[in-house]
Amino acid sequence: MKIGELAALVGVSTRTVRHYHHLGLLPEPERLPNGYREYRLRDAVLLARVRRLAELGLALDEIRDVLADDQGKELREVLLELDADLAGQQEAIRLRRERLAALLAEADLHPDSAVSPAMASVLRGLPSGGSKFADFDREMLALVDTTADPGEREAFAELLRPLTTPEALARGEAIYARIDELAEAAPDDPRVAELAADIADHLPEEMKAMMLASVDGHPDTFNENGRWLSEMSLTLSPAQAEVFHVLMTMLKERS
Amino acid sequence: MKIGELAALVGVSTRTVRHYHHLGLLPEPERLPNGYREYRLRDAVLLARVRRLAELGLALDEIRDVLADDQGKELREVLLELDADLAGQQEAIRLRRERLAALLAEADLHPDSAVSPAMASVLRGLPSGGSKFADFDREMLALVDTTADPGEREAFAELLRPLTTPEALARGEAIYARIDELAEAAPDDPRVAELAADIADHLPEEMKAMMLASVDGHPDTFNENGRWLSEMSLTLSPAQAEVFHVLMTMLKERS
DNA sequence: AGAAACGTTGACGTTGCGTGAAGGTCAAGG
DNA sequence: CCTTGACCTTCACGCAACGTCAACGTTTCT
Repeated sequence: MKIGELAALVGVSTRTVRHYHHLGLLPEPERLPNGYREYRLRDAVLLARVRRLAELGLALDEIRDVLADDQGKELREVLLELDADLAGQQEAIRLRRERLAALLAEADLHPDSAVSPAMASVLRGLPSGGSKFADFDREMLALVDTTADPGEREAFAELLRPLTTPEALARGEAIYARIDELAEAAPDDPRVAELAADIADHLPEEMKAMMLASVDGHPDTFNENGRWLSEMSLTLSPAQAEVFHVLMTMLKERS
Repeated sequence: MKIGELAALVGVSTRTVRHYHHLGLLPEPERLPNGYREYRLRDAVLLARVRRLAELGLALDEIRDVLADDQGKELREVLLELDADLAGQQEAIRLRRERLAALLAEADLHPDSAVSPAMASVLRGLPSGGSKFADFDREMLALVDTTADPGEREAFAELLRPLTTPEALARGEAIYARIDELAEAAPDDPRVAELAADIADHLPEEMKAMMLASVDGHPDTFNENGRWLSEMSLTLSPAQAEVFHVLMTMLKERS
């Protein structure tokens, strides 16, 4: 029979059959005088076997290996491996659907915000407007919120909650102002260490612990000198970045 | 920050970042005098949002559409659609694993055969050797066995079981011999109709029903004239193919 | 100063075919 | 005889989401 007939018989396209020839999955049959491929029933059986394996999800070159190894042990190995792979995929899809459901629920409650509702509520209680550094800080928090797992996000926002009390807000505004003042200062300005110490004194304990943990957990976000990545973002001046360097060093020493 | 820093911060490759620029998922930032891209924290936030959607399985151009539509209704639609798609995938994988398990169990019992155990057992009881047509018939049965669903295969083999009794075997050998004799005959040879009638008389009822059903169910395997695909396979002579044409016509008339 | 490690753009490789393009072959019908 | 339409042939691009050179300039460390 000709290629179209073979293809219709097994239920694939002629392109697929030729593709399998090209990959060596199916032997090239004899040719008729006009150059057409001339298939026998054996070829249909072979092609059907290839299709069965392919529909199970085996890659075509795996199928070639299996068929070349002339049925026996190799097939079992590959099938078991494939099954494990599929099990993994099932898990991955389950996880994705879970996250998707969470994201959908969240979108229902809060359809127009880029951050989680919890973080949005915290941001409303933090200083804003006027201070350049306040804007920077809000962006940082938004970034962490966006990259965190859905489960982590709420806990993280709650950690920041103490900073939203009226007194903390006032202190926060003062500190932001002092950071802004350092925009043009040199890294060894005496106000740097002073400010770092004041911040360290007023941070809730849980936040200090979290900041230290994040340094250990994600070394990528800090360079070798322990300098905060914000230094890289060109948003902060060297003196401002130095405040955080000193602050982190203090926290490490006290812990 | 520079592209490598941004990439490390969000946890992707620099190639990915540039790819997103190319697709318009992430705006191109300002350039430094040396041509390097200069990123701000906003870009990290944006990139992280893109990644979250991508990890959920959204296609990149869908993400672009969603982000362009400036969060609102569109997002929900796409997410719901995606969820439905994932549910479908879960089902598909579950099915594949089921078939795989069946195939593995089968391979355990019968590790070196190309056909199912049931069909192998039937083939052992059918005529073989000597007759060209016997070989052809065995190949046809193997083909059907290979292409059928695992559930169908056993039932199909059982349908053939009556042909494996010693008496049926003897009749079968005689019939094969008479078909072989027609190799050089003309399609209107009187032996054709005679042989078809004999076959029709001796076939079990269930097999006749099945043959008729397969004609209805898979019209592709027959051409417009109702001629058996074997005519196409070049294995049979015109007279031999005619036997089956007449046989099928008889079966249709009697039903 | 030279090497290592970045950055730039450009382009090909991957998977499993779909889908032409450009042309040859074959059976049927006017 | 010529056309039409349905086959066949090989060649080769297209898809998704990047990975991976290539060829070259820049920055940074030693």
